[in-house]
Amino acid sequence: MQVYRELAILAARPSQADMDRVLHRLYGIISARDAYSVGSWLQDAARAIAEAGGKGRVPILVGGTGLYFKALLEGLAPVPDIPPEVRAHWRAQAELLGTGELHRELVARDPAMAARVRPSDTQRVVRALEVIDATGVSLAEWQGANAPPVFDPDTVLKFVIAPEREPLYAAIDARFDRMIELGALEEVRALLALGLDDGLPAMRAHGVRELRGYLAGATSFEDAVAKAKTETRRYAKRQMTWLRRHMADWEWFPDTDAAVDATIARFLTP
RNA sequence: GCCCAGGUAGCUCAGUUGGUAGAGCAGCGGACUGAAAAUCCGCGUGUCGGUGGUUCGAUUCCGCCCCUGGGCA
Repeated sequence: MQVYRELAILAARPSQADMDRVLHRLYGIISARDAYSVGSWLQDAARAIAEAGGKGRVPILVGGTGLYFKALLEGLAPVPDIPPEVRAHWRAQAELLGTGELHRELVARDPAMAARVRPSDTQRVVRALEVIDATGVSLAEWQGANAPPVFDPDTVLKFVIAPEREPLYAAIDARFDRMIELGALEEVRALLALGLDDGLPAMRAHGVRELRGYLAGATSFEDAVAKAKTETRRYAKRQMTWLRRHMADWEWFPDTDAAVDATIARFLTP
């Protein structure tokens, strides 16, 4: 979400002051009109990492999206870009047919993927369909032949920052209040003025839908804020599930300060 | 002070003609390979306000007390 230009506040991008002090890359580089993806990010990140290395800099990758780190460290299936028409077609079919019918379509075209994707998981059913449709090869097969990671995973320090649940939720609530103070409502107004499709990723950033409801007079301000905070907490909970499963062997810290201290210590130690 | 209504899960409530209770939301656990701040799967977590009584058995019936809201004074 932090790549979308229009989402500075709601995506909690680094402040201008921070960006002035330290070189930041890939923040706010994409229009909310566009749909970014892990694949796009992997390319952009690989380039930024290579450039940093070329200048003798140490790149620090920060974020909360487990899948992106997984792609970076384990590689991604080399699926070619799917033509926009094909993607649009299957998304429209999903709306038209409903989840059950769409999955039956997948059973017919790609039984291997149909077997490992739940009929109710529309997003994955659509992805499987667009891949088999555009490439003629099952996504299962593509995923069996991962491209190598961008760099050797053993050369990086991997830190997880995972606060206790209670302070984490308190911080999330406080963070959203701060976003409001910074002008989140104006940001949503400006985003809505673009008249974008509701399905676009930027339109799904936490807080957008809720504040939009308030601006439209559908809910009270208090309800909108409470709902936005709840959505963010639920996301954090999902992140924790991912971290426990996929980043169990990383170094875990209860807060940012501890992680920063460890990072500094590591670079000062010969 | 009196009258009425109500105290059941974290919240809003349903329910039990007496056999220790269930919905929504919240919450918790899990899955995850190209829109991942997405998408999907699973799980009631409880001194039924307190205390006596009646009863084989009380959250349910009765008494008293406490609390909340409304009304009358």
